[in-house]
Amino acid sequence: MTVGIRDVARAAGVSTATVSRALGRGPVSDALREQVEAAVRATGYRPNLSARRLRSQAAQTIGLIVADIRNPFFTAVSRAVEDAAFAKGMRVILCNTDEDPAREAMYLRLMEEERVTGVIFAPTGAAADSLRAEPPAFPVVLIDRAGPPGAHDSVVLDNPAAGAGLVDHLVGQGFSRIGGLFGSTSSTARERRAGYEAAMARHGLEPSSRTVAPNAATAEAAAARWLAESDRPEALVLSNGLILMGALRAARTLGLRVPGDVALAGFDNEPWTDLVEPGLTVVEQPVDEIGAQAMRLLFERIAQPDQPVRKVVLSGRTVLRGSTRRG
Amino acid sequence: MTVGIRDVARAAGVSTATVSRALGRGPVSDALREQVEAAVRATGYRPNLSARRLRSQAAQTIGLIVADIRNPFFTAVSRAVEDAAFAKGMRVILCNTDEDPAREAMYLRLMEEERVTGVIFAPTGAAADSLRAEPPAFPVVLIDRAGPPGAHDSVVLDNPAAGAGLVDHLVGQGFSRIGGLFGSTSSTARERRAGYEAAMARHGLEPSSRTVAPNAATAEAAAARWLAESDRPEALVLSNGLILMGALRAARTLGLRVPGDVALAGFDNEPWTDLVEPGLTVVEQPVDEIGAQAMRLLFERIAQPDQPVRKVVLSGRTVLRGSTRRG
DNA sequence: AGGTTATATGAAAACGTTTTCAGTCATCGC
DNA sequence: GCGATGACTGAAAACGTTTTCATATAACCT
Repeated sequence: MTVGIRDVARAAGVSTATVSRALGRGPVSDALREQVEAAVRATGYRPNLSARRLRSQAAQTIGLIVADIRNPFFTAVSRAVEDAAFAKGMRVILCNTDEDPAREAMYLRLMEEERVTGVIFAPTGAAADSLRAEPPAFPVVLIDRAGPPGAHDSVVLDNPAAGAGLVDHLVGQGFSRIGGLFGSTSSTARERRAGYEAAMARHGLEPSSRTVAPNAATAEAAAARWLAESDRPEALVLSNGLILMGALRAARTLGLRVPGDVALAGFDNEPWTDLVEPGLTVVEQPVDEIGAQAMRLLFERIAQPDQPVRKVVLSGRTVLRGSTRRG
Repeated sequence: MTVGIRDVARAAGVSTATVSRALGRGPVSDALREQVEAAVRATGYRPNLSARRLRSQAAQTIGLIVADIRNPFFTAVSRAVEDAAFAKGMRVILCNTDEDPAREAMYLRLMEEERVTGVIFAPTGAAADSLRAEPPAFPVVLIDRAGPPGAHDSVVLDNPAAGAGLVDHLVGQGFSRIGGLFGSTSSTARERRAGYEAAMARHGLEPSSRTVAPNAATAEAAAARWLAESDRPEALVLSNGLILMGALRAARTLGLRVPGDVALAGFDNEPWTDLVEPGLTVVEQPVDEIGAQAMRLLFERIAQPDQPVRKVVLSGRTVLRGSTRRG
């Protein structure tokens, strides 16, 4: 029914081995190569990638495991990863974990069954630990969240510095009662919080931080509760784009002016953050470079499996806008 | 090196056939099934999906081909598709075409080589035509853009009605010089434009529409040019979320008030559209249902390959906000 | 010329499963 | 008590490639 390499070989009057070599890179005379190519066109042959992968033991596939593709940060990184992968002739399997350790474990098992070439992974804290305890059969590059050091290559933002930078900026603007609302599941949020708290201490200020599930809905609820308290903070540091959006929405709902009643500073320079009044101060992450560097680390790890673990730390760029302007 | 089904069979003291049956659904006695499961645990066996796919001739994979995952509409649809696919034990291969016919053709060929179970595809006009001319080996469900009727199952928005609805609303608000800025590559944009023009004609108004490459940057440039003209329109209909964003940005840059100087109405109820002053009037697409319906059509097509072609038309929901309020 | 090396090709093995096919054993109906 | 039926199980074939291995031919070197 379906045309296979034997049919092409018969049509070209050669062996299947020659067809295989002509299609890949193998020593084949120009004459035969042309015969084969003509036969391929004539028969409409399409190689069967499953068979190819099975025999050659090279899946040419990388797994990309993120929390939720709808988070614009992951959307952008995914696009960069996919471009790099397809450019190298590789497929990408994208998986959404919703920050659920059970789903993370399931997808990691799936990646083993696919015999993937490698995996790029933004793990929860739980997954990072178990990944360290029992390293999988394939190379892993962690993105966004590094977890405990030393186990896997990773590319992350300099989160403590970014968190501290936002505090410094706010303090410079004259704010002192600065709260922090951070995601509860990732090491990234923990690091940003650490940077926040260190900077507050450095300025002799009292840190006041809370954690929340990293999605816009619960963040909005938490922020609304906080901002309705009598001693609400003058400014809020928000640990990612979703939480920032939730906080802004809470402020709007409560009728609080930004930055008059409460200043906001967050992460992820999404396209809408400069369209919303008065513009949101954010730390921009180099999303394309995060994806590209992750692919680079992955391929270098594949080429040299025993080289020491590497951690690429990228700096964020603080984009100052109206939401943190004093007065 | 790597543990295969033969190792499991040896450890369990049974044949590979029995292991295969115990792991899948086959007639195996409870005693042997338990032996096999114990052996799987003991050996750490992971089935090789390439081998499984090759032998069983079932890839359990669907292709999802969209213009750009960074377009929030496609992001949301992708997530819905992936959830549905993984729930059915299928993998998803995501491809970004950037509206480039050459890349579309390349990815379609890739899908054939993967022997995918089916494909969900948002094609450009060019691809829709060639798809109709030479139908591929796998079932295809078109989303967002149906192309010429009759060739493939599809699930689309009622674009003419949505485009007309925005015009009706604007006219109801007292606007009459209403321009339209539409994407240049998709049938969707053409349909929305047709709805716009029909509605304008119905109201006895002069339509004035332009087309632009569907991305925020070029849309902003085109809108800025248009809004700088002396006889600029009082209101603008924008054919998708990216173009809407570009238009808003152009208005801001030119110092035009919305809706005072120019009213804006567009598509895609993205989270930021109600955060930006004065809130943007948009047609919300049922993104989750589009993804779910596409998967449903695909599976029903697989089950019954010869059933007549079906087209699911979903209604948009017009969300009225300040950007179209008169006065 | 004669042997050595390089190059191109084909036959067949191999990749790791699922599935066919044939068989074993127990149960059942009469 | 005996053929028929049914439920499990194992041996081996099959899926469609790539890769080894062996061979033939051509090219090269002394």
